[in-house]
Amino acid sequence: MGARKLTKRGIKRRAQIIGTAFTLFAEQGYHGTTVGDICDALGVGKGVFYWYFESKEALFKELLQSSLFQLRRAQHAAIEGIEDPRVRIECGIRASIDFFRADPGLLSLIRIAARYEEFASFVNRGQQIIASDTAVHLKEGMSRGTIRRGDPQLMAHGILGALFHFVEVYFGTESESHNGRPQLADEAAAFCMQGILESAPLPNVPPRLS
Amino acid sequence: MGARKLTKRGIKRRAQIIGTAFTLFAEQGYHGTTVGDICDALGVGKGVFYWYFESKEALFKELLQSSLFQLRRAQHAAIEGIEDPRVRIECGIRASIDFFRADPGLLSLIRIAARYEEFASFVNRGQQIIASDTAVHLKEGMSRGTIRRGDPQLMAHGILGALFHFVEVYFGTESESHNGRPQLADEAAAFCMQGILESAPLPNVPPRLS
Amino acid sequence: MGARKLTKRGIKRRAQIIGTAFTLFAEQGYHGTTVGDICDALGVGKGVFYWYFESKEALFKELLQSSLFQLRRAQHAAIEGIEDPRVRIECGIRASIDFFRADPGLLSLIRIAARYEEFASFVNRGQQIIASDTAVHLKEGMSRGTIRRGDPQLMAHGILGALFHFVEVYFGTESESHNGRPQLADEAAAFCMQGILESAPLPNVPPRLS
Amino acid sequence: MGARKLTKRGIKRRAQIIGTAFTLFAEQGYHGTTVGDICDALGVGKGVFYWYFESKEALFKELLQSSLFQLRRAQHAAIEGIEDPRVRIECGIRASIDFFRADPGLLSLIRIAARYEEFASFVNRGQQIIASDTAVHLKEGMSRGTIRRGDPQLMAHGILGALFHFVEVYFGTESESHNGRPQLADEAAAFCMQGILESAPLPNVPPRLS
DNA sequence: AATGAATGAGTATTCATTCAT
DNA sequence: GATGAATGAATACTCATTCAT
Repeated sequence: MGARKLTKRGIKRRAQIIGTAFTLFAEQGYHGTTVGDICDALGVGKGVFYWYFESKEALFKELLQSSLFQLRRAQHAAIEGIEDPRVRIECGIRASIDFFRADPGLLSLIRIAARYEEFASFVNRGQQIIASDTAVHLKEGMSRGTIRRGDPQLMAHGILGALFHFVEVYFGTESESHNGRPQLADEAAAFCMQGILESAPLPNVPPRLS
Repeated sequence: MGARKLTKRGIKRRAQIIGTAFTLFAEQGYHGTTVGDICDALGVGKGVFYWYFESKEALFKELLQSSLFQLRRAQHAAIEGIEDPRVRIECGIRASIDFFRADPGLLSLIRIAARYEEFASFVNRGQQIIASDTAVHLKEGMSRGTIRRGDPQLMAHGILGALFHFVEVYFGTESESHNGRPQLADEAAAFCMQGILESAPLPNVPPRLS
Repeated sequence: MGARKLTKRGIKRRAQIIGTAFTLFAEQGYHGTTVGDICDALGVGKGVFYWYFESKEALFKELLQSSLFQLRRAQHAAIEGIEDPRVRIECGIRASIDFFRADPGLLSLIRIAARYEEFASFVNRGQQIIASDTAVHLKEGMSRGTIRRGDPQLMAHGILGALFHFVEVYFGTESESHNGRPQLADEAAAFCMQGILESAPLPNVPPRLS
Repeated sequence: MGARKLTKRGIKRRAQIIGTAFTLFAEQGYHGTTVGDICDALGVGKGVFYWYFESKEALFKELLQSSLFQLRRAQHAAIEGIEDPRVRIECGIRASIDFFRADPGLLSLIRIAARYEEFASFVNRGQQIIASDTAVHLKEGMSRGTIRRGDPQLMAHGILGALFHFVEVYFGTESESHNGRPQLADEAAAFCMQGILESAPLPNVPPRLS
């Protein structure tokens, strides 16, 4: 089934399924969307689904992978040709926020994926990759002395975590208006950038007793 | 069912169920853990479960609520009597990390809860509360001029997001060793604190074309 | 368990259970009322119920039997000393309607009993007895020539059926007001009495072809 | 699920399920018949049931509705073209008795439906409709002076009640022989018809003291 | 390619009844 | 007499997947 040869019509069908499934998953979640729902929405029999996809899980993974890939591509496009690693990172952050603002369904998908044990490791892997992308810039900044020294992967995860959380809280279904926070990108950038830049020392923290 | 009178034996049983359920939920997820699993693990009939809890969902919510409550309590305890709001925040961060390091099951539970539509709003509410706690200190720091001006709630969510993500990536079930990152607290604190402190300006970012 | 000796307190308890159960059964039906409901309503443990009654079914049968017995007693009382069998029958009809009007719970109980396979034969037996009571008067009327000749038991069932149906339709929970049909007794009596009295011939009915 | 397209095979299956369910419900009652029973009797998996019916309750309602509809149709067919309203009524009565004699399962079904709160209102509505059918003829007879004046709906319920009770007592599962009462129709007709015809006055009834 | 039909394991919940204390 | 705890069989319904046509 992996390498079925599809006719033109078949290619169209496959794309239809992907499109419908994307919408339904984003709206109703993974377990909330049944294979039957997808087929009903398309007005086709259930057999069709299994003609094009091995399983519901496989379809979802494909969707997820392509979403993460698109995100990564948007980030790459945004930083192309920029010299200063700090600026590269900030542009990546802003591009990510724009990405999710443009299609909140993509966020939904990732969030939903993270919700289920079956996909958690998948999402994790994706996040590691994106973090590694960022870590490269961090390392460069560190060696230039413009970014505070530290574990680059860890710092990258800090950025990622803050970023996703911002987006989730302010673009998620729970929140009132998806467009209401145009300055979100500025605030997120400021928060994350300060977190990694070379900077003044913190006040002393009393030692914990544990 | 609201206010059953429990004997000593009953109280013990209830606690047993809570303990067993906690472990199983943390290991196998919510849907992955059946009421039957819990009862089997205790060697009791299924009716017992429903003697003490209204439903599986009710039990899970109780577990979740108490976990969030414990987290908040740990944070409060850690910052009691500290004068400088910046220090209060940092101590809160460190206390949170210690909290999850001490019992990774608690993180599991919260993560799992966030995974399901049924509990998402519950977790969201909890996060808003914790963010609001932090926002208080941020506001104070802003008025003292030691913390950069900005939307306190938003900044608080930045901290929360980074924090949870750190913990998730480094203490989560996916990761190799739960104790392997003792310096995580330092790095997390550094990242988050810099993100909010008053500081030098960023380099100019070229305007996006969109 | 059949012949437990009860203390005064025990007798009171037993009566309490009967009273509460009567109300609950009448309101919520047989399967709709659990042993737990009854005990909760009394604020006692479930063990109590089984101290006084062998089973839920046994209690219900006891309730039912006593209701049917009361109905029969009311009928007997109403016709005592009346000479004309036609008048005896009519008085019985009126007394029955008054009986159910006075405590619609009794009707509920009988209706509910008839609803369940477990009690249907029980109710049937009760109805046969009541029908037989009536049949005696019918026979007497027939031999006096004041009541139309026919199968007395069958005619008695006609009366019974019409009577119960009237009461059910007009006093049942579905109906608007329990007191709204004071003339129901007159109409029911008229209908049933005419059905049995000696009378003019019917018009010819064309023979069915079947 | 509303409007599944069924193939020939599907139509056959659906009919099989209806037939089997009808028999089982009539024999074992509603709660006494499980979805599993029905599927087992057909040798199919449980999913099949839910492919054709939304729920057990929905199937039962369908069965019930169609039974009541058939009864009404039989009554209409029996009285078509008859001039005298009295004769129309009597023919309706005889047709009803024949109807239930022919398939006692239909009576079972209605009785069973009346047994459960879920369906009681359904059955009640059906009875009101049938009573209204009859009331039309009664009114006509009253205006012609051939039927005694009175509340037509109430009189119609009298007929209905007597009729159902006759049938129940003599065709019900409890009774010995279903064919043993061929003259039942005559007696029932006589009883009901006399109950409504214009006729001689009743003897005086002594006033009740209450 | 496509369809409708079939599968059947899987699960939360209820409740009459029993029992140890 | 009374209590709270425990039992466990029983049941409707879901849904990913397979299959005959």
